[in-house]
Amino acid sequence: MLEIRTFPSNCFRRSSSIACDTCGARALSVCGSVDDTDLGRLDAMAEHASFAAGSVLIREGDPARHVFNITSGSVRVYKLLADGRRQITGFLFTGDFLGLATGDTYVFSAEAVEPATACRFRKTEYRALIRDCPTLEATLFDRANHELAAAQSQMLLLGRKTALERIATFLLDLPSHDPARTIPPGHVHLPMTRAEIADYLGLTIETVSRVLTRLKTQGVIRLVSLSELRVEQPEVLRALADGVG
Amino acid sequence: MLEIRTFPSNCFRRSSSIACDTCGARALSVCGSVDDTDLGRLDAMAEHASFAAGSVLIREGDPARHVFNITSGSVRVYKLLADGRRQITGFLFTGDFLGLATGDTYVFSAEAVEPATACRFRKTEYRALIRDCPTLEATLFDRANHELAAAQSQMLLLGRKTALERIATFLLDLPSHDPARTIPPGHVHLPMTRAEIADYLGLTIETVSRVLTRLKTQGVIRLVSLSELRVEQPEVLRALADGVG
DNA sequence: CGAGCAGTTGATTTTTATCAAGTAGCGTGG
DNA sequence: CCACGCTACTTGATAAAAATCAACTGCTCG
Repeated sequence: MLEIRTFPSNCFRRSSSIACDTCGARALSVCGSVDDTDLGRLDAMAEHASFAAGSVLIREGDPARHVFNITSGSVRVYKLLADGRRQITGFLFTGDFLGLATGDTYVFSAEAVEPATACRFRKTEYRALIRDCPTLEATLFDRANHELAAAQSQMLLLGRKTALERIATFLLDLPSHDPARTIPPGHVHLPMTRAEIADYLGLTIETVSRVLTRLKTQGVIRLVSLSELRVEQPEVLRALADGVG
Repeated sequence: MLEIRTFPSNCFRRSSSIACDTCGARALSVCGSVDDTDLGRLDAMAEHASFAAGSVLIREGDPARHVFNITSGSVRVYKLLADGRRQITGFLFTGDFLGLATGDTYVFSAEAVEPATACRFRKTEYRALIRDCPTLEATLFDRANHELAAAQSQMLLLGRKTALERIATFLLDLPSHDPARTIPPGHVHLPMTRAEIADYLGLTIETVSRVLTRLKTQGVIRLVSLSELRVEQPEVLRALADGVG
């Protein structure tokens, strides 16, 4: 049983999905044009797992035996220092792959932000399929390069932007992670806590809170609830994000 | 004429190279086991260019028409903010590829740090070859994932490490970028200026200078010259880098 | 109803940036 | 060969940004 979800052609997160015969959940969600037969083969060798909010998919330092494909929910990827300082390096959503990096052990951790489901493959099997299926490899390669570009932008943010510029950038980037584009423009949903935002932007929760308050006071944004906000002056926010403020 | 350079098997930068018939310079330098025939085909469609120190290979915002392969020297990749703040996202060396990210325009700039040579391909031709040569694509994909892991480590550094921890990490990581491993252990060569180190680590030149002085005073390192230093206490430096200091 | 957690706000400290003088190395030209 | 000037680097004083410490608010869920 095949389900193809179609998004606007300019949308990177366009994906083909197939539903799992055993559990019923969507089993695979791959960006780009991947052959249905290949998707099926990949799906056949996958384990399908559900993760409660906060549960661990990958622990840094563990033997890297599996590759994951997120089929629903969202996942945070992060690294820790010995004393507990955390840097969240990214959030993953439906369709994203996890654990592709080569090496014996994982070099990052990953946890479900909200309840999530994922397919899990043995790395050896995954490698065999990758070799047989050039389309899939091309798609994944393409995506890795996208992620690399995103990582560079994040390095610019972490290394050179002020707290205000970081928050502004974050608020503008967030909606683009919404896979279904269901949220009306100008409306931003914050599925993560202040602590997660802080650990993603290299700030403290207090600074995040203060900057949001400042933006609210200046009328640039309006806080509908703790996790919902509306951008009232997008052009001002854009200027702030680019350091032109 | 084929030249294979062999490095220890645990070395990621192991590469196959072929020399250019016309200019004599090494034309292609690719990590991993890539078929010689494929290398030859790739080389045949390349332009071979030399770059003086400081000259621009890629300017952010320009149409992304080419892919580069560095064949000698070193290159800095960076992003700028409107007011001139710069974040260097990485240094590239012999064998590294540049400009693989999809999209109409380059999303970063690249300049030669020291005199460098590179092969340049039209993206369209490059894409065609990539499709024909699975080994090359696998190699590039593998490397992209390595870079992604490196980018995550750099995000941890930029977002959560102190100035001292950043410098310590930098000094420990630098030798691994030496493709030929010619430098004796404990000896670190700094081919870049303090300004470049600062822009790579998200600091100012003054802070870089002060931290180096501090490490020198404490006897952890010894400055042989401005661009040469010796690590006297590697285990102390490692502890500092990991935030265990 | 109240405990507990997430978030906000305020006071203070710390870190690093900024501003401002130097000093050292190095290539050029007298 | 040495003086000059340039640039990179270092060092010091001060300022700014964000972290830390601390108190308080408000919400959610037993």
